[in-house]
Amino acid sequence: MDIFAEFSARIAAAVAALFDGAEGLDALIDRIVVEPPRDAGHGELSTNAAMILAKPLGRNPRQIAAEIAERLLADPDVAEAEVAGPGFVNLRLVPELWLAALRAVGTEGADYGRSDLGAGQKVNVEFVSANPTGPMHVGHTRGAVFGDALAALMAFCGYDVTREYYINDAGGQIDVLARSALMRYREALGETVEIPKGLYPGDYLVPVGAHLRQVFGDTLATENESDALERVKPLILDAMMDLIRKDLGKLNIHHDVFFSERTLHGQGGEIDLTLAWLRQNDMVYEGRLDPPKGKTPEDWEDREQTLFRATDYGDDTDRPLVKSDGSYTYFAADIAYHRNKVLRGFTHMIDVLGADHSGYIKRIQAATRAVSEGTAEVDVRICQLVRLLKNGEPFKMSKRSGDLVLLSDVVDEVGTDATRFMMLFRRNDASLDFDFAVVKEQTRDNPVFYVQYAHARSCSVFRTAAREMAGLDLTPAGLATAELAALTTEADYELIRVVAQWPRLVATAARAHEPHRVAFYLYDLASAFHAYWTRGREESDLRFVVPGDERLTLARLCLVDALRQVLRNGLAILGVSAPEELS
RNA sequence: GGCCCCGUAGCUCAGCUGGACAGAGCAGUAGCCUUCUAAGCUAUUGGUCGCAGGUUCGAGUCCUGCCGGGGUCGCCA
Repeated sequence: MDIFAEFSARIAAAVAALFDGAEGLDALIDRIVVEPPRDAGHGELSTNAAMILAKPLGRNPRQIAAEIAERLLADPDVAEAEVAGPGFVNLRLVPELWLAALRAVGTEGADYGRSDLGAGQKVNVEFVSANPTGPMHVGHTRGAVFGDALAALMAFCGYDVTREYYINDAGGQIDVLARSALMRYREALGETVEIPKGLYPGDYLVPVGAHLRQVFGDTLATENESDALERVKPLILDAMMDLIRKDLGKLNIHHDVFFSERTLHGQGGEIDLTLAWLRQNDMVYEGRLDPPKGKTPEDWEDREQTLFRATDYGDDTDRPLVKSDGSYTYFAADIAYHRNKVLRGFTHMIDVLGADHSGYIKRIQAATRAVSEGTAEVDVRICQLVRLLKNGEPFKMSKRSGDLVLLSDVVDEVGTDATRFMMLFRRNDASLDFDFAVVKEQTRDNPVFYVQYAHARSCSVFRTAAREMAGLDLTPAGLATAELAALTTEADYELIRVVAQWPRLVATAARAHEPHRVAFYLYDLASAFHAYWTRGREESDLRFVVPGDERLTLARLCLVDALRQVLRNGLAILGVSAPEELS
């Protein structure tokens, strides 16, 4: 049950009835917002309907507001409706309605907050897509967590979500990887080797070398290099993807589809087909490109090349599809890849990329528009950099792989929950400080702990109730019999109202593709609960467990249970556990 | 030089697809443990929302131009 959605509909109906026949009324109604006011003095729900209507109707907003308020007052669920400020209508609802919302949390359980916002539409969330040249490092972590949480958020809101990983296994760095692995192979044969500069020195390739020896014996050593490379590549790529999947597994991230870029290449492959299609639709031409303004690359060579008409679809310049050596650019493959997604039926796509790819956004959006003939859109979410700190000082960890801090090092150090939550406790488009010291603290400074503690504490209340009031039936069936009317204090209602905002909040977060909103909401919810809890220390009538008053206790436990349920549902979206007690 | 992101309290950041006097944590100050986990809570100090214009009944939020920080700029992926 979503009180805000419910009243959004009732207000829309009231407005439609009052101003029936007004020009463009439906569009105006779409712009009406029903929200919880920032200031509690402004009621429990607030709407700007009158201000939206004032100008088009050519009328005084406060007058319109008065008419809307009057009509809403006729609704038996509305206790108060008053006009305020420039023309807001502020509502208070009858307590029964809030209690009904509270009751609904108990019955909806893990589904509380779920919606059909997405109406089952297919959404493809492409994230991580790290080059398969070694284990994942911290730079990949944020995008990985963000993409996974966003996918969960969309799924919760009724989208049919596919989590997808685009394996960049076709570029030159794969040759470098394969040559690096062959060095380890020779090492496994007993040779003493020194990894030349420019190859990957990481010792994660040592077991790959040993594996190659197992599979191929010493036959690769005598073969010419390019033949050997082609033979070993599939094995090496499998090994790298296993590494990556293992790293992702540490964060509880599992993709539905791993899409190999290699499969797009080759004669008659999808890139060829896509290019042919683009040509057929006059989206490609042979032409020259101006060098970037103000900064001409030293090796700039003015040449005629194959260009995609990206400017026709919102990009700043047309984009090359073929390199000077005749092979396809990365972008050409990516067009084919996004066309592939369109052909698979995705009209909504989300690409999660690192900060260094922000210049790529317009290009990929242009390509998607072109290739889908305007029927599909891609939203590109950029994750900014993560700065690793310890006690506020820049921090470098022991490194097993070049200069990079590994994802697995971070997770081993602070745990999956802390890693995930911290990565989400920040807008994705702003850079993020990740302080190892703070994340391991069990204090209010650490939001991960703070929210998990609220959940543990809510469970603790139930343990206490079971101990002190053995006669109470604390099962869901027992809680369902509670007389919620026993809840009468403002403190109770403050908590109920926060819990009741969850469906609206989660829908808003999904629409905006912003999972961090869930994290911040959970922090606020935890804060409201901790505040209530502590008040009970001083005011015994504000305790959750009130020995001698079973009626009140059971009602309060419903409230705690609802709050606990929202914490669970929210944490589940973030992929963070909800422990019953803290060690 | 072009494009993208950021600029909100001393510090770290929210601000719900423009709304009512701009919020939280930390730091500072003053308090709260015989009582459901004080691993917490309460009160309080503190802001020209980078600057200047514009659109609007209404701008931290949208537009334009500057200033400052970061990223990126055919043949890397």
